[in-house]
Amino acid sequence: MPELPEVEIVRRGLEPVMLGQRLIGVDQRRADLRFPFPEDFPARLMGRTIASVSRRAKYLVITLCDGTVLIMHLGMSGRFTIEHGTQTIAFGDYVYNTGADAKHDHVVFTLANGARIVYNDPRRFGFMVLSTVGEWTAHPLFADLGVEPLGNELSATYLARKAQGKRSDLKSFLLDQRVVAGLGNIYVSEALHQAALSPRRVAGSLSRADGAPTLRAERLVPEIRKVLRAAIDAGGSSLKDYRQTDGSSGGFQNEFAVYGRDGEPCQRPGCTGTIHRTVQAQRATYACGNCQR
DNA sequence: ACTGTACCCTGTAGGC
DNA sequence: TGCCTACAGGGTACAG
Repeated sequence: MPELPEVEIVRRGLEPVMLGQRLIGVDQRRADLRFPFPEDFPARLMGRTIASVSRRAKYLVITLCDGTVLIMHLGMSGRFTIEHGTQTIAFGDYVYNTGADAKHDHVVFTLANGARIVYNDPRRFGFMVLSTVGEWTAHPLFADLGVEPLGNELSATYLARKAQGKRSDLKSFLLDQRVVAGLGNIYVSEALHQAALSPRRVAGSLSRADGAPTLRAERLVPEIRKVLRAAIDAGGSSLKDYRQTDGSSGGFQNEFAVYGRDGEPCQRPGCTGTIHRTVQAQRATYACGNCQR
């Protein structure tokens, strides 16, 4: 599920509950997810107080007051559920069971305020890693990451420089986390449609021979930002049998212009084309063959 | 160095 | 009802 907007929504859900709280319980229920858990994972977290809950790309980055950094990735199907008193709020993936699903509850964090934060992940493509305040940005997971798409570093000039000489297609280029960190399969399709660029266009066409950005690159950057901001404002996207639990999250899927709309007419004003689903690099791509060039 | 493919895992939807 | 296949928002490991 989670691309940058969804992870950001999860972060915003966890932060007010976790910030300043001491971890009084870490229940790790299996040896591995996508990767093995770190050695002595619970013991290295227990008793510490949470100093910050932040995000980098699709990673949640939780800093503890002793300098430990807990890095979490939700993979395809990870979600967090906060159980606090009688209230239960879920953040993240709702593709699968929306009810009790203890079978895939892999980690339970208990806070001093009594809240229980349950990590559930049926496909187990998520993972958790430990690092330190001084070292985590140099961790192999982060060392080669590209720029944050909502930060100042993303520019047409940056994209053009990264794209120069690249012969792969534009969609694969944008999915590459070393280029723009946090984009995923949905929002790449959406941004390319908004920018009227074909996902099959060669990535190098964002760059002129001298490495300067083309007009396509100039057009693409603001559309990437816009679609991500709009998704965050809408509380992220949720597919399939999503049900709202806190009344405020997860409606952007209703605003997709192309994703999941195979066979539907293009919504671009004046365009008479049809959205088609194709496959690139084993992933579904949705685009209008008429207005995206 | 690049580019493309196979693969990790479970659950769900749809065809028969 | 069951069986089978294809597909799902993630990233990595390898082969060429």
